[in-house]
Amino acid sequence: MASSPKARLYGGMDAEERRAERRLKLIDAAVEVYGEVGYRGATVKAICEAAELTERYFYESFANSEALLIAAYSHVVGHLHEEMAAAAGAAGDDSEARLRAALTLYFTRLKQHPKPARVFLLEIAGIGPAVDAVKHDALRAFSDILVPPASDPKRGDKGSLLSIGMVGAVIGIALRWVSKQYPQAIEDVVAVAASFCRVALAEADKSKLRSV
Amino acid sequence: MASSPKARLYGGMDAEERRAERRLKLIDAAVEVYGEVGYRGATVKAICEAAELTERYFYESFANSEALLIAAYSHVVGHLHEEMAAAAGAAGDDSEARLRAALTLYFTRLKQHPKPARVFLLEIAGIGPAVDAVKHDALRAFSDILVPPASDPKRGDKGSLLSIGMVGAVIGIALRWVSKQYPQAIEDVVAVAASFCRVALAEADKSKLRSV
DNA sequence: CCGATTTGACAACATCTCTTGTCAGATACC
DNA sequence: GGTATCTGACAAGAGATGTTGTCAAATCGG
Repeated sequence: MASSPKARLYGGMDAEERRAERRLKLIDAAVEVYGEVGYRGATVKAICEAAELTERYFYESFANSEALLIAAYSHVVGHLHEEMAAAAGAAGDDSEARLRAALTLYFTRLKQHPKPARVFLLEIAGIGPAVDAVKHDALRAFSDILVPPASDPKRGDKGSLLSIGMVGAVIGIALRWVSKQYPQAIEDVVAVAASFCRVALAEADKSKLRSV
Repeated sequence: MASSPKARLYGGMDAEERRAERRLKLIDAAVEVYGEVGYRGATVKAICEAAELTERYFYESFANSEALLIAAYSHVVGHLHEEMAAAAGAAGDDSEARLRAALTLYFTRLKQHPKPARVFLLEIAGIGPAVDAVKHDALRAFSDILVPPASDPKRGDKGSLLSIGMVGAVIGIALRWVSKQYPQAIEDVVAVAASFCRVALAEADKSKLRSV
């Protein structure tokens, strides 16, 4: 008894592999279509055509349009956050240097991929509770990369507002920069964004000092 | 020939007055319904029922759903901004005092009216170009109230990013505060928001100094 | 009090989308 | 090569919504 492939091979692929490939094609197509007509304007049919698949395979992988949106968002943003964390890690131990590295990578990617940027910055709001929850988690991850959370448990209420404000500022800047088609140089955008992050950073340092 | 009332009176009202009243009732109803099911979930029929009017009067005053959204948004936000500007004016000439006064009024109103708050903070994004334009103008007005723009024309690109970041921070904070049902005291929220506004304020002062 | 205007209820039409189902054709295993 | 499985194209049903139109009832002016 061989290990796993219980299913017939098609195109050299397991049934599971084919399923996964179709799923990925749908996600890529969704990002593309969202970027052109927006999430609201994206029909299942249009996404399937862009993916060169039929509706049947849509419902094979996703329960509904919202599920695909969540999958696409998680896919893109998850990857971005990994890169940001890596860039921050490579920048050493200095908070300021880590911050600038992560922000630079963030805005660089935003400029390289305008369509997903527009969608996942702008249109990800007000879809529904499930989407809001995913977005909420993503924002916290984003915040934790920019300014790693102090383990200080006391940093409860006001610290979280600081994180939220910081993320709001960065995303607001990003949103405008993207929709105005990148009028400023990346270094300038990073500098302005960093100046808002420093507000949260200063407070984090303060509470760290206090706890020593 | 009397001055104006060319039309028959109904309920003691001119035809124009009746029209205006219906329009206002629709706007109020829209805010209410949006607050319960969201803009996306709000049907024309539901809004008309809430307004105790029929669909005919909807199309009498608005070309489509989006037009009503824009009207409702402008109505609510315009009034809020007037109040904020008045509060800032009453607080004197000190930038910091004006800022705190405006922010305090802002968050106070947000707490008094949770439903419109949720809608117009969260759901106003990604509807369409027309809505985006209105939102854009509103955000600039908001920013100008918090930190009055220096007449310095040089404050072009980077200054606008600062304004955007500031507004993003404040709105991000507001959004979380509202959706978590106001966990922190208003003074605390104002303090955190103000700390972000100070970033933009400091930069504005800097450029003012430079230009003297 | 009568007639004209305004109103409110509701139906009807058109359109769109989601979702499931059918069926012929293509592909891989034996 | 035959057969079972997988695939792609497409249609059709169900359901919802926007939008316009009809018609009787209510209201006001003379």
